[in-house]
Amino acid sequence: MQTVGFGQHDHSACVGGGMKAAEDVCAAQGLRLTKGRRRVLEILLQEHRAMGAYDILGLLSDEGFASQPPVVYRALDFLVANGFAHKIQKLNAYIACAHPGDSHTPVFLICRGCETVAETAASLKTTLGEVADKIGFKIETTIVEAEGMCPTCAAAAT
Amino acid sequence: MQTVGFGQHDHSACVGGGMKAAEDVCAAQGLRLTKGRRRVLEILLQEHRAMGAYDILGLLSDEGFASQPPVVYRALDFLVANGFAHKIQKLNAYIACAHPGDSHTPVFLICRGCETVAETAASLKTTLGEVADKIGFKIETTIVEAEGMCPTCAAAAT
DNA sequence: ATTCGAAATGTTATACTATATCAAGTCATC
DNA sequence: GATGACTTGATATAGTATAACATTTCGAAT
Repeated sequence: MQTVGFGQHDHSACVGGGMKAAEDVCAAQGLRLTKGRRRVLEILLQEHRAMGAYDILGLLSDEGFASQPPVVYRALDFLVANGFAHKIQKLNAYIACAHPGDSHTPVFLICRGCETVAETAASLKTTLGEVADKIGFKIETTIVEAEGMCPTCAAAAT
Repeated sequence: MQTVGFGQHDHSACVGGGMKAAEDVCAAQGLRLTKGRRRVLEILLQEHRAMGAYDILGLLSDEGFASQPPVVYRALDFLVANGFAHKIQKLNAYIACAHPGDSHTPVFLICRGCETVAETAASLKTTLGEVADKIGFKIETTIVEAEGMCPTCAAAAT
């Protein structure tokens, strides 16, 4: 797995690959990659940056899609739920997944200067510091939030 | 350093200690812990849970403070900037710091069942998995976002 | 003790982000 | 072609956060 985000890469391959991966996953799992969902994913792949929901909505409505928020939020919900896109909590923004198809724990490095967001990965056995060092990213602040079940609730749910 | 959040603890000590720590830091650094800032921190320490800004604002205005959003956001900005409170991005909520005075990288474990938020800590050398295992928290999803400077912007800023 | 500048607060308005709800259409299957 | 699950259309509203500018307070230096 490779870190994506800073530096050059073959962007057309990146877009094509992302769409192909999503199509394959949907075909395999019986998910419907409908027109709106497909278009939102294309936009995120093409722009290759974290975009606000209303930025995307603006592009959609320019193209003749309806211009109500649910249009874009529904598509984003689908893409995020199925791992084709991620939400960047820090920015209230969305970005195409750089490793579609993989099951992974995404780690985002957000540059305060250019606002580029790099997606990389840390397993539970890899530290964030190692990941950042490897690509020369200088971390200033970090957000780490894990959602799950506490011991009490896990016991109660049995 | 101890994990705080799940299980019993001496809560009055926890409130008093939090206020004391904030007072000490402010005295040492010439920061002004004004009435509103102090009261917001007290509320967060007393409630001991992640609270929305408007929840806090409601309590403040019941007590005679002004009831405009900037009142609470300014206080929260101060508390967060100085490490007395943290924002839980996942919940758009704020919580008192459980380790005031320490310089630390907070790691939050958010229970999906009871919505309790535990603050613990992982150094850059400690993995999230180790932290969770230690207290029996079952992680389902994680958010890891680091903000800083990418190699390009760091070079340009020189 | 006065003045002066920086910091904090008061106040109004508005921007930005996201969801609830219910009606109508689409699609695959029986 | 009826059924049921899923998706979309459309309206309204909820929830989160900041901009901008006037006013006050505070502390330090005269």
